[in-house]
Amino acid sequence: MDSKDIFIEHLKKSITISENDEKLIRKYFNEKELKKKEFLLFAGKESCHMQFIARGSLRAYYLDEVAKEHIVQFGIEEWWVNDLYSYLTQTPAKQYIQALEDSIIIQIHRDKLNELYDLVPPIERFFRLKFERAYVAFQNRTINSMSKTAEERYEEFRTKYRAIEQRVPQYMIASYLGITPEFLSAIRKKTI
Amino acid sequence: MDSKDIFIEHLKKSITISENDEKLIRKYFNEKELKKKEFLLFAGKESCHMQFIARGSLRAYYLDEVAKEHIVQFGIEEWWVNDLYSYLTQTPAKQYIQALEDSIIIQIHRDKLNELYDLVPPIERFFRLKFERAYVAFQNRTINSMSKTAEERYEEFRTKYRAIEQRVPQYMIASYLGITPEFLSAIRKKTI
DNA sequence: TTCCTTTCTTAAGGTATCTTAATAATAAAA
DNA sequence: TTTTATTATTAAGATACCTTAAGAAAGGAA
Repeated sequence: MDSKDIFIEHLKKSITISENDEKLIRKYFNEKELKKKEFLLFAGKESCHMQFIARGSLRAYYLDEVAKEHIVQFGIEEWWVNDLYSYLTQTPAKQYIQALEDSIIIQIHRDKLNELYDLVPPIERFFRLKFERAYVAFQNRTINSMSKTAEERYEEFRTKYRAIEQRVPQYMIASYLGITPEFLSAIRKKTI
Repeated sequence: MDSKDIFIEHLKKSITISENDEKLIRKYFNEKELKKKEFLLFAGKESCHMQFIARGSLRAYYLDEVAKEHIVQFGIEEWWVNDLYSYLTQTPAKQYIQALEDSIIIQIHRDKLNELYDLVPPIERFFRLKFERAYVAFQNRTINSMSKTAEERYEEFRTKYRAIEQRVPQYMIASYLGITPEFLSAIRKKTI
């Protein structure tokens, strides 16, 4: 299955698309390849695209005042990654988005997407649903992590994101969990 | 201005609505009054409505394993409040939503809203935009609070939600900030 | 293989925040 | 006003997690 097929299948899990609409959608979205370690977005540049991961994996992170990395999101196949704040407000991004492996992205420019919302209403529905669910998922994750200890969060991460855990170095997982690599190391020693 | 007018004005900040659509919208959304301390939603019951606060203020909270309250969200005029997870997945709510003052809510049942999405596309657009923004705002809040100390978060809360700060007891603010009332008290002693 | 870079671990001392328990202050009810 | 319920403060000891610094292990390059 080629990358755009993967994308269309992904859409069809949430919405119904006519043949004509499908053609339009295929025309409006573009494919982009990334080599491992290559950047999809740099902090300081404006994010102008919505981006879907058809193959591979990426991470989104920002640098704090002392230039330490904080990973905001990992993304694998069928996830969307973006610095949404930058995309929505048309301001410079605060996040870097980088490929962890060779990856293929399906993307669309904001202007094109806005056109498409008018041309193909199911696409607007798709994003309405996507953001509803993303909001809820993120809220659940946050509530969860606030009342849980780092050790519990790590265990949860391991079961929920096994696919990611095995593909990225440990210090990135620590960053994602909001703890230091030293402390994660201590946790692992205790539990394994 | 009556409560539905407030609601329509709120919608018009994000979308354009024809006169006909406005009539339909007014018909589909209902008004509901709440006395102080009255509940809009109970944990255990399914959340079936989208809810907009036209007047007053509310809080959403859940109880943890040891029955301690955790405030997830405060809401004042022109905010939406809900246990979205319950609403979207049609499962029992985990959150209670309670009026902090006498309040007026504009609400719509999920089934009616789904009808309306088809009848009035601008409404679907409104919610697409609303969730985009809510997601980004929530993500910003989370990232922010992860890298900040409780004292900094409290200062931020005070400037950002002055209206709320003056209307709710201090232990609720502590709960919202994810700290104990004792610790908030210590922070206040230091800074005031 | 050897060397260099990246990643992981260990350990000691420090800080933010929590828990518990008691008391004080304020608001609501009688 | 007096009583009761709610909310806020204080203080002591505990815990989760951090910082720093050094060394060990693993992976890639030469």
